[in-house]
Amino acid sequence: MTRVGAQGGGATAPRAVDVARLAGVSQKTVSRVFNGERYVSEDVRRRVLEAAEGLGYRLNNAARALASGRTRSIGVVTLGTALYGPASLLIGIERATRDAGYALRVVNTLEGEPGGIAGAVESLLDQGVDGIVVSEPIDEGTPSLSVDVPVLVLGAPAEFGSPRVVTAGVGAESLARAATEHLLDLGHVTVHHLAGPQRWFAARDRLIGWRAALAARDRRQPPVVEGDWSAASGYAAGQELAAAGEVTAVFAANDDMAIGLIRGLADAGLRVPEDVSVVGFDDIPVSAYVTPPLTTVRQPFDAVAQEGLRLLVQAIEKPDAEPAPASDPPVDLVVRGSTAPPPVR
Amino acid sequence: MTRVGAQGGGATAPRAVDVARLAGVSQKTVSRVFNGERYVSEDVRRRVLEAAEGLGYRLNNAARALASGRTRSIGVVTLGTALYGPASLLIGIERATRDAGYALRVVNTLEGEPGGIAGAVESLLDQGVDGIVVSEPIDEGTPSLSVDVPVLVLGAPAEFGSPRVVTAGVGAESLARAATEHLLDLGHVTVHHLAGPQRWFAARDRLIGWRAALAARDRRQPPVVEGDWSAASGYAAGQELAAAGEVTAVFAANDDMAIGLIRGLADAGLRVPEDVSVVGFDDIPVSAYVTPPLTTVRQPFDAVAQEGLRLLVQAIEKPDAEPAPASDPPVDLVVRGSTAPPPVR
DNA sequence: GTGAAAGCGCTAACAA
DNA sequence: TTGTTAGCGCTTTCAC
Repeated sequence: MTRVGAQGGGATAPRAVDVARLAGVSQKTVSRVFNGERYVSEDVRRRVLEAAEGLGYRLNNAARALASGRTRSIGVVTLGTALYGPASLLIGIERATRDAGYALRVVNTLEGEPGGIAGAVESLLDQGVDGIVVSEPIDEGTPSLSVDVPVLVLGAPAEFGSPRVVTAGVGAESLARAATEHLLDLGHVTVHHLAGPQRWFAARDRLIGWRAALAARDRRQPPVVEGDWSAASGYAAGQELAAAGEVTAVFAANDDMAIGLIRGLADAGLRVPEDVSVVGFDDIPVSAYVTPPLTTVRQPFDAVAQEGLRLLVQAIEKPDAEPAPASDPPVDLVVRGSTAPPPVR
Repeated sequence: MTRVGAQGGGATAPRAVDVARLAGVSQKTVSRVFNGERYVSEDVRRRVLEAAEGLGYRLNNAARALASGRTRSIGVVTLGTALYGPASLLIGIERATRDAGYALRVVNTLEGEPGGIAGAVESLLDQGVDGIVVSEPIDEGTPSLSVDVPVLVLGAPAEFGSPRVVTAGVGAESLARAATEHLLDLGHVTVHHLAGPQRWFAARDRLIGWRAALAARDRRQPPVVEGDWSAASGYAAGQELAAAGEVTAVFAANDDMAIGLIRGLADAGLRVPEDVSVVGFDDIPVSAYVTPPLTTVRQPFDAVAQEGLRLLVQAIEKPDAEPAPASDPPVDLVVRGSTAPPPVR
């Protein structure tokens, strides 16, 4: 077989030796240049780069990974929905991964899918990754994963399983607390909670924050209504709460449910915010334009992804260093038209 | 260094030879078993599997890729937003990729980011992928990419650049046409269009479908208003259209803009659907719960991803086979409360 | 600063 | 049905 520089035909891709030959250096020197190692004279570096350019050389990552034992890639497990939160987080993770010089591999898993998160993690391990990110996990009661690469769990308790786990959270508790306090500050005696599915750690955090806010002011904690993140479940909750009576304020665990809720309340004869105030969670793009515009809290997805990845990369590259715990990001409450003081009797 | 089977400590991962030794066969036989090749006796297969299980053996993908020249992975370029459409499509692509036995690598690119799509493709090529998916691309006026792996472009004209490009579309034109026709059928004399940014091929398709529907009935084509997919831009368009007068029906290129539009119209004193009918595009989760519930069309993301990946995998594995052109998926119009006959003068 | 030699763990081609 | 022998294109180690 003949090796040809260009693509097409029966050509084979150029290798580092080809570049070396053309540049009049050893293959090892080409390797040095492409790895940005020191001890390469400026002149040699330039010659190598030119030769590589001319040949259309591309470093073969499989060979590199085989020889070095590192893939320079990070795998992420996501929960398969187009939900705004998870989708936004994924974008943040991709960016942070690329900035850190790693490639990103993605495995999606649906709730209730066989294997679940553990299966997805396995498949990443099979592919070969240097680290794993589990984004917005749910509690599958999984006997702790035993994994031999560092794992970053975004938005879950620290004790997720492996000995090499780092975590970072969006500060959902403080956000939920702030949302609840906003309603109390408006004069509401207590606040109902339309929770997300409690298998999701993200949903639990919001519940905890809500409870904490009420507890701190010695307020009664009404029974929790649990939805499934969907607007439809929010609608159902609205009907239910309206029927139960006594509701003047609701904190919904995401904006989709909040929007469904508002409509459910409306169809039951309760106006927002005149009769009932509603706060959402996420600040999805349409929140400001629904009727009434939704008061909500914004999650710092990018900051969390960045911070989390910093920890993960550190765990990969400097396993012995003490991981600095992530600081809680600031709270971002967006007050719009869906909240107001309670109705006067 | 000592090789140990388990994780932790200074252990090294077990290799195929280790499994072979334990099972009393040759290393090649282990390879055969793990590749599902024929000509392995049931007995040997079982012994190998047991040995592998016992050792915690995992096939080394880097070595496999190096030896075979194939990475068994597909790269996808996405446009970095949490927009419902792109996010849904990504999920479909991930699933289809996995079902086809490939791993998925993701590179995100923001509109206007240096390098853009071409840069993202380059980075996937550097990583080493067997095929590339470009999801919902925008027109960057890029001199056609020269790429030596098959490329699937989801939602763009066939002549995207490389000689090895396949395409699949969501049938946006027919969907847009159906949306427009729905309004005409209700009695509207003509229909305005709130378009997406025209650099996106997805936005152009919708515009084309809208035009076609009007042209087919010899209706006047009002000037197009162009938004940026955001609800905010929809709001602005609502104000603008209301000021211009003469509007009784609008087809918006996505639901976010439609929702913003409705509010913009409302703030300008026009009610939906009494004064103006609005159709969206996407059927985002909250569409059914906003006020009024949004009439919209649904894109067949999963079907398109599946179909497109079938074509891509075929191009990878059987480069010579003639790619069967994808069939246009069925139209899914969801009629809700935002559309009605035009007001009587 | 640079180079030579020895693998990394697998698959390909062929032989048995 | 199974085994043998060569690489795949890099990085590593050590020498110069």
